[in-house]
Amino acid sequence: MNDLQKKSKKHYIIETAAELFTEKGFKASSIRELAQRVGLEPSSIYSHIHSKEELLITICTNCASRFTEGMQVIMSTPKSSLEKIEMLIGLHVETAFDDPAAVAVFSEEWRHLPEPYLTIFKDAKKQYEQNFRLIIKQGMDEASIREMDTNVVFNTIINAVKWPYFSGKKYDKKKILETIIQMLMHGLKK
Amino acid sequence: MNDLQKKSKKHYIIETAAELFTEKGFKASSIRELAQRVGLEPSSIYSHIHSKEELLITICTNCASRFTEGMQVIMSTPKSSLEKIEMLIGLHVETAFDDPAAVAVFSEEWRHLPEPYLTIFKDAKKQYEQNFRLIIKQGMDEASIREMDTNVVFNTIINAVKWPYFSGKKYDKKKILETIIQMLMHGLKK
DNA sequence: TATTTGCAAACGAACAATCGTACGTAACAT
DNA sequence: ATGTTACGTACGATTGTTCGTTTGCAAATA
Repeated sequence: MNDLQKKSKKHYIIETAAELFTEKGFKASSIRELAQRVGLEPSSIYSHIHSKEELLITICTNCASRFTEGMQVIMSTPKSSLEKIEMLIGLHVETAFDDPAAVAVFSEEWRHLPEPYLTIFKDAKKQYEQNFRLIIKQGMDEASIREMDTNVVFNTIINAVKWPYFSGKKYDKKKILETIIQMLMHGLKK
Repeated sequence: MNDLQKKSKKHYIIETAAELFTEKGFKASSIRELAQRVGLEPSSIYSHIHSKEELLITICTNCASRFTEGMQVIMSTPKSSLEKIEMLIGLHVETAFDDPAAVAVFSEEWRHLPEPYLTIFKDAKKQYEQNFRLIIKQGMDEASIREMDTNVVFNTIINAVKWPYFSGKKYDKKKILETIIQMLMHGLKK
């Protein structure tokens, strides 16, 4: 088995783990069931990974990087706050569509991360949220965004944008993105 | 110990369980830790409950009833679809504020319900969602709601309204409710 | 080409820890 | 005195993981 195949087998285990963790949650997912899904005996899994927690760390860290990097790009782009928020919504929707299982685990299971990864994760999350709120605040200062409680606006957006990962990808990404943006920008009322 | 106190002790155990399940998740919460939090030995818990799963069933069922009943009231009220949606948003925000731990468990841990409760829960959930979507659809037919994909609108609202339970109750319920409604009705754009 | 070497991958078995929970008994309240 | 509440102990099941060994395949040697 050459390097490429070796790499892709570990990757396959991680992918399968993400799906399993999504279905049952991290704590309710056993190495034995993971092994069964990838077609190995439980002990053989450990020829590829060091621990069950390593799987969670890998999944969460990869996903976190994606969001953090996306935020950096968006922050340093010379656009209006409103356009930046649209880009952020796009970042969330696209990430959720590309790898729904990973985003689901990242969103729901991060609390099971072992230290020091848990602390690192929480710090990154806090940083991300602060950046997000800053953009919202700037939009209000520019008077392009209605004056509302920043925190409520932030939480509403971040959760409104959170669902595509558990609704199956039976929908069209572009259409969903457009609708969510329309919804959040102009609201329900005609 | 009289009937009232007896009842309130079981209730206290359930409340504590809801908090514990919220913090760690159902699977990662042990009876031993629950016992410690309520000031009992592990085995003593079983003088009040039949099983760990019973706690989850109780929490989820109570919460589900509250939403189902709220939906019934709102559906049979002679108001516009837009007003009904505002009432639904109110139902979610108020429930989340009144008992954040229970709502958190209800929202995140229901998949660990044992059968037949799991099936019953999923059916009730589906029914609730269908009713919600119907109200949205009616609003579009009445032309008071912008024509958009019903499912996207539904998911956006239901998740936008889901967060107050994990943000601590450090905020003013009324103010949050008003802001969320403003946000969802009129959007970000000024 | 034929044979040996070496290493990663897979395995079966078992261990220690933790889990939910049952059981028999003691303390307590009415 | 009777029934409820609390307890200590322990059992059986499941968990993540380790260990020593075997298998399979590729590179090196003959």
